[in-house]
Amino acid sequence: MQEIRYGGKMARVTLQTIADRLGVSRATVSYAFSRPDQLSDDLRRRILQVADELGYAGPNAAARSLRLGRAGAVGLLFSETLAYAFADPYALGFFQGLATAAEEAGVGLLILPLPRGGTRTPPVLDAVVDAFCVVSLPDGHPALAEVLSRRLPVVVVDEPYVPGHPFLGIDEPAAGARAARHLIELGHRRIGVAMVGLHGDGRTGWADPARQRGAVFEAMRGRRSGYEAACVSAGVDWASVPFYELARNSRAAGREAGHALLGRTPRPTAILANTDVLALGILDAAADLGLDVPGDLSVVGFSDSAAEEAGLTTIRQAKQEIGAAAGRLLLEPPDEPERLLFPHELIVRASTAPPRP
Amino acid sequence: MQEIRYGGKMARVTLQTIADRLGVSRATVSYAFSRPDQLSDDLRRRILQVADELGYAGPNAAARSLRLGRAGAVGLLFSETLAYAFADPYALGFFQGLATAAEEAGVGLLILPLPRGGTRTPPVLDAVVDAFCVVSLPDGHPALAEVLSRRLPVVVVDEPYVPGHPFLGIDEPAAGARAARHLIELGHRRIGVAMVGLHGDGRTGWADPARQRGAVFEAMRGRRSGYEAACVSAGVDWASVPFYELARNSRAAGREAGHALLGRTPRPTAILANTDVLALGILDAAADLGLDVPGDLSVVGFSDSAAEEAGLTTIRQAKQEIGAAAGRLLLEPPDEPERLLFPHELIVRASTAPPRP
DNA sequence: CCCTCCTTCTTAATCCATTAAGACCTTAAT
DNA sequence: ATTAAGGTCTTAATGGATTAAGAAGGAGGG
Repeated sequence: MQEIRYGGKMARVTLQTIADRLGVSRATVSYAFSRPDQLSDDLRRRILQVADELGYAGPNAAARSLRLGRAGAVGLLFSETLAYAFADPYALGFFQGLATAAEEAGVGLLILPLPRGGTRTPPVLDAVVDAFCVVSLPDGHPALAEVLSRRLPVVVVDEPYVPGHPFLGIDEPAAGARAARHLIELGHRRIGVAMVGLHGDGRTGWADPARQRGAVFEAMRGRRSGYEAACVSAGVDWASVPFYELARNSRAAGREAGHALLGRTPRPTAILANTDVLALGILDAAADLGLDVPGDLSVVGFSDSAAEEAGLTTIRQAKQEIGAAAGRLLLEPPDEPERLLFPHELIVRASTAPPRP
Repeated sequence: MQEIRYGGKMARVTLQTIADRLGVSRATVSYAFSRPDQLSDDLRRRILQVADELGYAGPNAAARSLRLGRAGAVGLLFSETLAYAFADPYALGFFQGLATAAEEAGVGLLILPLPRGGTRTPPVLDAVVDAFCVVSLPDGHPALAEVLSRRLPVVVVDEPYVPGHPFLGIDEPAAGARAARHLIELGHRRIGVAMVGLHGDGRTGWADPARQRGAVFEAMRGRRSGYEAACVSAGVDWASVPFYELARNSRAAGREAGHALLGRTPRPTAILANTDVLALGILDAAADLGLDVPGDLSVVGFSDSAAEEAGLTTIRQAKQEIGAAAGRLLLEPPDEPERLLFPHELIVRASTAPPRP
């Protein structure tokens, strides 16, 4: 807690300073701020006036938090940089839900930077919060261990599932399968896949099944296994399904994946993308190549976060509701931690159709 | 700070608990966590092991913050609900910049709910932070007084200007005038104005000059006065300029304003909107009416936050840089508070042209 | 053997506030 | 006059940790 000094040096003003000035006890001064009814109006007025004269900054927040055992804030830990998070429609939807819940409860939302080598202090260990919300952390991320070591209520969203703590997300394998089955049912058999967020190593390019299954992000692993299961049960050989992995979730990345996938022979008649943003990039690539969507190519996105205007078929998940539910669980931790799977829904729009005969 | 109880009751574990268990002093245990070099390896190992066995949650964050006089977080106060902020492109750009600066410094960003009647605890007074960033608060908002009472470093962005504290924003009157002058220079004289964020009273509809000047948001007041100054100096009678005020910054609101303004006789040949989102709505309204933009109608937005794809002429302001600069000032408060006005720039796109003869 | 220097740990002050319970005084009722 | 009841303020315990300075013990040098 830094202090502003006006001109010369100035000892910090505390309740005691004021008490000494007036010859009353510290408790009395405290009551003047927190329990007006415990004091005579006259004394209270004098106390507040002296406080003002001395430049008292009000009861110290850290001291109150220590004494009261309450922080009035919940911590949020997100896998990506915030610059990224604030640009990702899915994350924003979730934040909206969470922030609204926090707002209604009158508690703050402390957005924490991921612990990094260079930082002077470990943000998670020093966070003055009543609970943590962990969103989309890869398997084995050290920040998760730090969070758990604090022994505060923890809610995990999307990944990774931590036994003993509430979990919120969707049934990823089922949702992935739903997306893939949609293409299968339309008659597609030459399907390509573009996925972002499998590994944290920044690789972009073709990924074989072994690498696919080794993804460190649990939710994406599940989503992919849903893709695979639906394909396999339709008789598609998964090993032959071209699978392009991206490091960044951007339209440009999607376009790159689109060019890679559409450059294959035989050309896929449909592409599964694990985010809407990626799917939009794939539509760009299709446009580059003069392909008609959905005539020559069907595309399915994920999340329904940026899909509507583009007429993209996608899986809708209740971002805001998940955020709001996370907020509620943080504020009133349940006795029995539950694994809550929210509904998802296939939204069919104009980007998918049967393949041309 | 809530505590998780596994099964039965369990006294809270503190440094002292561990110290007692091992027959060492509390200080020793503290060193085991914060200064490994002060202890023999053997004792340190034993301490950490006992800590683990007892389920110690690590040094209490509030207590550390109190003792160290450092919170490791900066508070952010924003005029709108967060659900709104997370949907507003301008706010998001600013957040990105701020969050990135915070992230690089390894400090948290505590997003505070605005104090409301119903809340149990005053969020601003209880916020454990080292500094506050206040963004776009209306004149006389009580939260600002609370922030100032904390006597921590404060940085204000956009509004309101608080003497003695750093201020970041743009030269609003100049930027407003630049936008209006663009239309004037193209030859427009029948200009309409649509503005959001003047008052906090939720009113939508025509606003006369008195109400315009009574706006409680300083930045918007300045922007508007720039509009007026440019018009007046071109000989346009401001009292006759139709001025439509909106309560919400949304595309739908813009459309409403567009219909209101374009329904006037004589119809304006150009409209100034004080946000891009509003401007997009006005384009919608023009499309509804079958008007050609920019043939029948020119539209100028503001902020360059959602303008590019739509080909909207707008004033660009460096959202992210302002956010990043705010972050730096929060982390290293300057001796002399400065009023920093960032550059703005007119970006001419396809939504403006000379009026038809 | 004595002195010095380390290493390792302890002492004790400090950070700032909250609040139950008790003390004291005044007023009102019986 | 006596007692009860309020009103107003104080006492003292409490929340959990950090760190400068001091003490005790062992190792090395002369």
